[in-house]
Amino acid sequence: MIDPKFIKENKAKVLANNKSRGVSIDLDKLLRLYDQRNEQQAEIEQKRNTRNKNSKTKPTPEIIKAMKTLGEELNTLEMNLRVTEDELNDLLYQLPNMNWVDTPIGASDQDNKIIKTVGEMSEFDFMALDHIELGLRLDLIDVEKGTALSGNRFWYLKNQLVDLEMALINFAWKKMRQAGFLPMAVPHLVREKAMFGTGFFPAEINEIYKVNPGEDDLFLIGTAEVPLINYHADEVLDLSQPKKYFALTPAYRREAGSYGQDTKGILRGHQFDKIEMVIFCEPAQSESCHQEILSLEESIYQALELPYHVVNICTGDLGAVAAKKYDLEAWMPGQNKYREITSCTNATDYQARRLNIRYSKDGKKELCHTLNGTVMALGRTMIAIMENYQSKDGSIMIPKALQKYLDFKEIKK
RNA sequence: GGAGAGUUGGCAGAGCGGUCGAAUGCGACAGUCUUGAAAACUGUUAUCCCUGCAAGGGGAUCGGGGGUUCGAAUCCCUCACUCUCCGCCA
Repeated sequence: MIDPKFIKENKAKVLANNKSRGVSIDLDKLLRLYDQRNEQQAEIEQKRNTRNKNSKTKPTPEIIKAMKTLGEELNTLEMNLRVTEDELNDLLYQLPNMNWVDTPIGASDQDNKIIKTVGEMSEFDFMALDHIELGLRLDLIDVEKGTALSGNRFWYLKNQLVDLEMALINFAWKKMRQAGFLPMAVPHLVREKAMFGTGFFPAEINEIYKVNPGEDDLFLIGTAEVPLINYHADEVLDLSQPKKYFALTPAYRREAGSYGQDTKGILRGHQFDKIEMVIFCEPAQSESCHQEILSLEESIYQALELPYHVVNICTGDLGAVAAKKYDLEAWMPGQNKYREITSCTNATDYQARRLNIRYSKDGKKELCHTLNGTVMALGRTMIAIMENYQSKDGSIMIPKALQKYLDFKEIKK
């Protein structure tokens, strides 16, 4: 959420910002509602003052009569105020975050900027297979059974691929502990409030599973970011050191807008395991924290010796929450493409304002900045390993960094 | 799933329709005393919003929301959470 006061003082900036993100929100209407809200508020407070003054002791019958009328007026005014506030909040919730200074301006993912490339695209002197074929031949993935059980975009992972997932988790876990992040195990079902607070609602409401509508009204998390960021909701933090957490959870996603995309294999599913990290910090530190997250992600994929590049995501592709976002995309020979494997976001104070997460400095309380990043998307990392580490005989080598977590060095028939 | 009891300031805990943003105790902070400290004494001690250069003024907040009333921490409804008992359960 953006501070309405900021919008009032920087209307042109906000307008340009919205345009860069392909969002059109009626700012004049928003500001009109904001002024109207403040006027209505002032009128109500004035009338309440009168009432409070007359209610200190038992009033005379005449005053009671006058106060009764005043009370009715107040009721009407309060109702009007509520309507104004609802309309105002509706618009405020839709407003995306302000761009960071070096966020590339652009309309779609075509305009994302590749800022770094590490490693060489794997080349094979044989016909390289994709993870689906490899998974089938080595009995590692069963999509058909998953589909039969739960519908499309569900699958079973089997055998050494599951061992590999565990190894990846152990490997990443150790990295995160060494980097000073605190491990958390978190709820996977959350209230609507948590989804709004982290900015997933209203923008991505169609992407989220709702559980027992009308009864429990809980939502399945699409990322551990939601419970991790909400952990400090309504708190005043001591941020002399940034607070850093990570958690392993499944990510549940409806993939409502992606019919027909990536329908084969395990590239895009309704459920995948992911390790996620978040940082709470002072505003002055969020840029360096963002770099820290990015270099952690890079160090992980460098240790796995997977070729990747780093992308600075452009305004049109950012989503509502991010001021700036980097993606890591790994080279996937089977797809003949670089595909997203991690993503890290500087949300500045956008989530902190919605969730009222503050820190105190020199006796003053200010909104903090929040950041989040993928430590490891397990499914896609496994695809990258399968496709990059395949051999001519159809087996898959295990990256050196993972070998100490496994009792095999290759997956073969 | 069934029955009951709660939720008040940093903490403990009064208040049960008007002068209550809230007694009292503890804690914290400042001062007096002391070579220093402790003790004792004195004073200060919630948050948010609006307005103002400031001093100040106004409003809201006693778990959240709604209602009754001229007036709500206090009465009613509702939601959330906590606790006790019974049942079920990895």
